[in-house]
Amino acid sequence: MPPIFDRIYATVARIPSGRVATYGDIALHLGMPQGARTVGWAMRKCPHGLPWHRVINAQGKSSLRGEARERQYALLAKEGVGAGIGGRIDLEQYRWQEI
DNA sequence: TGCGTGACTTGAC
DNA sequence: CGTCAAGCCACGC
Repeated sequence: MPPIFDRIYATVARIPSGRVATYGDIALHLGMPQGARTVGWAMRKCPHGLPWHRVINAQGKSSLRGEARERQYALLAKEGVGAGIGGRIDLEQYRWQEI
């Protein structure tokens, strides 16, 4: 059984282009309904090659600050994921369903 | 072994 | 719809 970190990274790596997942979704998928913070904590490391930009919070917004935040929205926009008013992404439309 | 910390979440006001 | 507070998890020191 690999560390929780690896399982989180493996799940993030499976998120298809043009789709997004929330920290809570990933945590739930790994069997930790209340482990959203752990997912965020793990994402701090952000291993190279991981689609980190496809992970957002339950509010449909980026949890990053400063330039990293803008960078995330830019990458998502390039994949067709548009942010609405207030930089909010429509989870109903872009949420990764096959998780 | 114990405590602080963070890219969270949800329910009240 | 914005802000606040409390709950929850794993890791590092």
